[in-house]
Amino acid sequence: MAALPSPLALLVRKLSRHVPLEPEDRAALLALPATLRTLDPSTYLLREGDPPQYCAVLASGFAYRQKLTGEGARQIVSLHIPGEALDLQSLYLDVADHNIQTLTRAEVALVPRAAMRDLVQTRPAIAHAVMVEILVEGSISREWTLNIGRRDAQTRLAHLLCEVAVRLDAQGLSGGEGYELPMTQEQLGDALGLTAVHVNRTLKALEAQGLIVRNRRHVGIPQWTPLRDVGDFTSRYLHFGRQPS
Amino acid sequence: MAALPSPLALLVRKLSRHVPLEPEDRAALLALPATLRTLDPSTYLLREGDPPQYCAVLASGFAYRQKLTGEGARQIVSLHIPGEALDLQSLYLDVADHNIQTLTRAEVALVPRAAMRDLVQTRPAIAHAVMVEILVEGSISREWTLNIGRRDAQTRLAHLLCEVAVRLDAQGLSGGEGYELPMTQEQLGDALGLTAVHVNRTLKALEAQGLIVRNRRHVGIPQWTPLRDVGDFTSRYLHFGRQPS
DNA sequence: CGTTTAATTGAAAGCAGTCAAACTATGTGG
DNA sequence: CCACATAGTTTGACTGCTTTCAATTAAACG
Repeated sequence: MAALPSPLALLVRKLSRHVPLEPEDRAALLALPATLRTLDPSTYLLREGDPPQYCAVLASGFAYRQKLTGEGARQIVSLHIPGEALDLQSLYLDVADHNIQTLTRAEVALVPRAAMRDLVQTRPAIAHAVMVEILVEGSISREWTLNIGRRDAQTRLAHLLCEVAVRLDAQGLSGGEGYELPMTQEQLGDALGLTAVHVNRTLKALEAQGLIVRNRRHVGIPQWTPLRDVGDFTSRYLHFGRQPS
Repeated sequence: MAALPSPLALLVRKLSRHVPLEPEDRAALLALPATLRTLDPSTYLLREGDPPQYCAVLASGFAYRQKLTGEGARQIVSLHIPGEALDLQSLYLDVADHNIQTLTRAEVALVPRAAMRDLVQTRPAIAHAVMVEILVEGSISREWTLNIGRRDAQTRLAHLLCEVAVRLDAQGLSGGEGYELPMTQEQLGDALGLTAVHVNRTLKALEAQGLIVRNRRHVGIPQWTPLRDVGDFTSRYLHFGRQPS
């Protein structure tokens, strides 16, 4: 998972997928003041209760956002792949309501919150694109709620595997027959509202049915359709439909 | 649940809670072209797959947003009380990813999507306020994910009851010792990822512990602290700025 | 290599779901 | 005002998906 020339290039690509950006908009994005950092796995980028300082953009690696119950149970509330901005939601909120952590070793571009806000304020197209990005995140969050609230373990897990596959593919990061999912089974459980033990059993069940092929952390998907069906997956909620408006 | 003089007045109040609005901003909001409608319970305001036409603002009554699995199971992904805009998320997305329905008989002000977008484009303060509203909704969605994914039935239900209490209170709609929650137990289940039967048992359990007092659809909360503790509830995720009671 | 972390597997327990029936409101028509 | 219909609430008995607890195996790491 190597970084591209500019860590912000991926962001430009992602933003312009929904809203067409003029060359000036792209240039302005790429010109954002950014500090590049390489972070170890599990590094906190933001903690619940803290004021966000930066808007981090993932250049390589994975990250996730997470909340804890009073009893200490963890729920991962979103996953992030390279090219995604990690706390657009904090752009206009002064206190974080959740934690943001790297999943793997990751390269992030730290853009000062003020710089990002200025850019959004100056360039309507970018404002629009950021808004769409935030809304799509909201849509994904709703789908997760549905997934966790109303689907059984097998469907739930298959659904997540499908979502990651599609999102990686859209970012041009898919390796064809599958992908590297750098999550422990405990983390998968935390994302799905399941225990690690049950994730293990469910993964094996999916594998036994020939729906996936596992090799270390690599998830192979021999045939898309059966997995998609088992996972009750439809990509509408990802809002990939080309038109913005 | 009577409507206020202007159905948009509540929206102004809600938006200005997070971002100070100038008199001109308020006037512009109140001047939005709006069609007032009274809708029966369970009326659809938007269906998944359809292009949103209006941004509906709830003047009175309750509404919710909902998604269905392929097997037909329903998950309510958000609840809305008077004063809230029902599809800000659709403002910049062209296809709905979920359904929006009234919960009770409700009065809504239908604002054409274009008018709302124009207003947001022209008035930075309103854009800011709308953005914050959207972000807070995202935060609530994350908390719901946590609630459904990692809390047991009793905690989960108590948490929801707390959230509604606090939100109603913030909108000035609380009746002191409790409130009218016009949801069937089946709908509560759909919001919590539980079955109606189990909601019934859990409600009785909360009642048996003296945490709530039920009378029809009225939920009485004799003491806030015990219910809050059982529900593992903290209001940070609602981003009210200060601490409520 | 020894140590630590993650993945597996088995057995038992439990929370929530399912199925079914009875009961209670509310509403309608006669 | 009562008989009947409908929607929602309660309850009970039973099932079962997931969790828990524990122990073993495999992989990752310094």
